Amino acid sequence: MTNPANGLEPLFNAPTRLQITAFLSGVAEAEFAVLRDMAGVSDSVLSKQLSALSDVGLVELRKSKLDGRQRTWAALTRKGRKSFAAHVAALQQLVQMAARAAE
Amino acid sequence: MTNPANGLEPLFNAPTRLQITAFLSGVAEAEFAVLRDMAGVSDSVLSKQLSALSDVGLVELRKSKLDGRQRTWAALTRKGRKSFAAHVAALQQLVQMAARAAE
DNA sequence: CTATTCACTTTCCAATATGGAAAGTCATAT
DNA sequence: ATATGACTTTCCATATTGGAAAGTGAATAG
Repeated sequence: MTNPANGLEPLFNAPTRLQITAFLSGVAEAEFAVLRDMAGVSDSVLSKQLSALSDVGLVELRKSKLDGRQRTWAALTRKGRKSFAAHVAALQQLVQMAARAAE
Repeated sequence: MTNPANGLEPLFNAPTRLQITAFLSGVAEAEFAVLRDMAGVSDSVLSKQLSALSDVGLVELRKSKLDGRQRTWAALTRKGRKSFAAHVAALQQLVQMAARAAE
């Protein structure tokens, strides 16, 4: 009921969120500004995408102070890591199914 | 000018077209009905997606007769195979970048 | 030889999605 | 008291995706 039977997580199809997630999967957590710059989007867009991921429990947002100013840090939750791994596996299956048939 | 700098082919982001393309990458060509059923979409949707891929030269459509009735066959062009390979490579890069950073 | 049927194509319409700009929030810093 | 910084929300405009329905052209059926 969650995924479209092919194992792909809908939220990970959009390139921006895929990039964000892939990046997060490689680190413990990342700063808002770092994510925004690596994804090449505006503040508002990143904010909305992170909220979307957070709303479904794939990402956890933590607010903390750095240099007296409030900063936001994002991290994949355990669920987020699992979901991303499943997504990647599904992608690989698609590709490998193809590669196998091509022999 | 073609791709969004990350190597991903925009047309391959949508799951439906990714599935169609992955499938086609594994075979010489496929029948319209086979693709429609494997992708789980309606005639109109498959027709439009194939046209979209064909419009930019990623897929070639061939009309031929089988049992007296006209059938449509789809095949990836050389450009389509290259583009798909690049897309897959870009996906793997995203994931591997992540995996490497996670060590 | 007109009527159907088959195999798509196109057109018509929602429903979403995506993105930036602008305005809004809420702590500091001045 | 005002201005900043760091996001958040709201407002829009555009684009995508998908199905239903109507349309097309070739090939039977009657």
